[in-house]
Amino acid sequence: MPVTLKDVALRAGVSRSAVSRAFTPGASVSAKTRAKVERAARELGYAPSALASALSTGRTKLIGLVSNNFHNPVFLEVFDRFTRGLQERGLRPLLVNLSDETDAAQSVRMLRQYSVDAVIVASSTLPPDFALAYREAGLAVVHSFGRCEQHPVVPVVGIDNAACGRMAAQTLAARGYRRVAFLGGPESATSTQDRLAGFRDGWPGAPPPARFASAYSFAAGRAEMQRLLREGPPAEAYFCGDDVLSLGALSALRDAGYDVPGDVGVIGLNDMEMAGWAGFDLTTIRQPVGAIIAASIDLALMLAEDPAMQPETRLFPCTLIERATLRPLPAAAP
Amino acid sequence: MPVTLKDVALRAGVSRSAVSRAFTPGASVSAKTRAKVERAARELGYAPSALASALSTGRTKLIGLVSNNFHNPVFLEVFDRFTRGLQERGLRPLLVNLSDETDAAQSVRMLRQYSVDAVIVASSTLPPDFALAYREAGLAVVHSFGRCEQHPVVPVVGIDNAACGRMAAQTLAARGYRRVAFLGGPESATSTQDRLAGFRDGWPGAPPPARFASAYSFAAGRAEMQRLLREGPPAEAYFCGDDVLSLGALSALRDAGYDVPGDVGVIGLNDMEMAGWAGFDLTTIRQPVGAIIAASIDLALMLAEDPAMQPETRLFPCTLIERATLRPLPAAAP
DNA sequence: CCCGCCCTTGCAATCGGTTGCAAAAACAAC
DNA sequence: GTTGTTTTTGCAACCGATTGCAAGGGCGGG
Repeated sequence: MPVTLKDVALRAGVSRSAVSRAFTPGASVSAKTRAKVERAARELGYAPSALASALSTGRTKLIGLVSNNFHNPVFLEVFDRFTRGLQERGLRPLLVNLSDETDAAQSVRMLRQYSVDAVIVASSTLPPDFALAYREAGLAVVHSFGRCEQHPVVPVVGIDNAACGRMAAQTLAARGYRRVAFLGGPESATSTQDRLAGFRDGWPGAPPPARFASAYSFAAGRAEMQRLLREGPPAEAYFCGDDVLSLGALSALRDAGYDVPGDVGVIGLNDMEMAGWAGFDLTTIRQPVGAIIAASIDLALMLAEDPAMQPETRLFPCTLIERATLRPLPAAAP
Repeated sequence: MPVTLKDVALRAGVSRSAVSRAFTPGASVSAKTRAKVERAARELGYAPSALASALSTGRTKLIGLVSNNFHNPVFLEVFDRFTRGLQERGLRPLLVNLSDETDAAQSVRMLRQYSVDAVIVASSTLPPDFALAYREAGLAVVHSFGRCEQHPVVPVVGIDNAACGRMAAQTLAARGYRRVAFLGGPESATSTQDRLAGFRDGWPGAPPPARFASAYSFAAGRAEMQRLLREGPPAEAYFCGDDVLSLGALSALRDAGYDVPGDVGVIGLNDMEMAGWAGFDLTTIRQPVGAIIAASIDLALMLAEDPAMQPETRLFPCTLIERATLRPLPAAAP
């Protein structure tokens, strides 16, 4: 039933090699042969088997896209961009959902079985060691949204989380907030740790207190804020480690009768689409998701090309997006 | 560098066939040989190449997951469940993003190139013809969230959209609403058409008016509701063709000073996670996403097994989820 | 101890392409 | 027309597995 190279060769009256070459850009084929082959292929509806070709060339054009974050809406945007970016380059994403198990071994085995050209780990909650496991298994791997270290063990693309923390601190300080606090994602996530460290570092006064939600999700943000409110009055303003967390916190605050930004200020991080929805109007720090993903794909391909490549870190600057959950800047003194 | 079957055979001191058989459940191997092979494989860190095996067996365990809906948050849940469901069965999702182009030909070619075992089209906006294109190309295809017809051209799994429309109509009528309207997604989407038809069918009075947002998205729902409000006062209640649309409409209504459910009622469809978030509390009709996805996978596998299978439709019942965007039922008359 | 049967095993062909190599063809220059 | 050079082309081996077939080995029964 399926049409193979042999069928095309037979019909075009040429050898199998000729057909193969006609489909290989840059191979040595005369215009005449190519025309014959293309015609035969069209008539037969031939599509070369990527599997068979991968077997000899060693390249599958398959990219493993690994994530554990299927509850943060920002990841829908992330998947959208990854899949489109890969498709534009003629690559195919093989999606791996790590939600059930954080054990790398299983996914390593399966990605090796399919001999993916490269793996992209898209997660801000997985430790650097995780991506390392892929590397040690001989896979070309890039960690997107990971922790950016001086001497990374695998290439990392993302933002300078500490710098974002400082930006949040300065933003709050400039608006005259005094008693501020941090509400982060899981304490074990490197992104949480770095954002907090930067926040404390950039804050002019005593280190602000910190609380941690159990996950990067609405429910977790809401629950943690509720717990916090039960223990006492809220701070004047919160830096939340993530937008969806901010929204959860926001809902808890408003339910408890606090006006935002009248009584309490909130600043998030990500600028996911939803943050701009009317009704939320979340002031936040934008993470340039598109640029991060484009760079991740580029790095992954470079690494696939040259496995000995020195791991490098690519950082992208974040920008403040002012909306309506912080009080405005005081008018400049005359 | 990569370990192959030959290496294992050499090390275990057996033939390549023996190794292959040791990894094939049900093949004829003695316990002794199997032990030798397993030991050698373990020591070498051998993982059989799925590609090579696919070449001879004709099965790749790759499933094409095709969607064009990367802006409706409910699809993050959908992807989560699909990937997990497939992984549990030892299958791998090859994700295809159709956002750029609605032309099936391109994606058909690429899915054939990778000889996926089956394709699942997950979309409520693509026409039945779309999945048909896959089928005609000889691919085993199932349409998830598609239109459920009496004699489907490809297997379809989803809900009875017309029944949902009727349920919405009855729900609104029971609460004493009189002037109601429909706010749907793209008019061309079959889901929109069927929901509207059912809504009108189930409505006791004159057919309610209908409006259509340009997409299943927050922005589109909000824009359409704003346009509607500019033209005159709102209806007493709206049946929105989708939750995210409802949220957009809700935000437009509240911005315009209307209280929900005080002034206007809203009922959605899907019951995505976000619908339950505090602050939204959307009354909606729940679509059993988990069951639909499980059935889709089952059907896809059956079809892959037996390509001649008669296409069938699997419908799942929806249930009303009462939250806070409709006025309560009137107390029963004594 | 011999025979027959069944379970194991290895050989070799196959899946659908790719590619190095050498022969053949095309072309240019003389 | 001959010679030399550059393309084009086909042959055949190979990528890493699977599998039908026939030979080999183990085992029970006589």
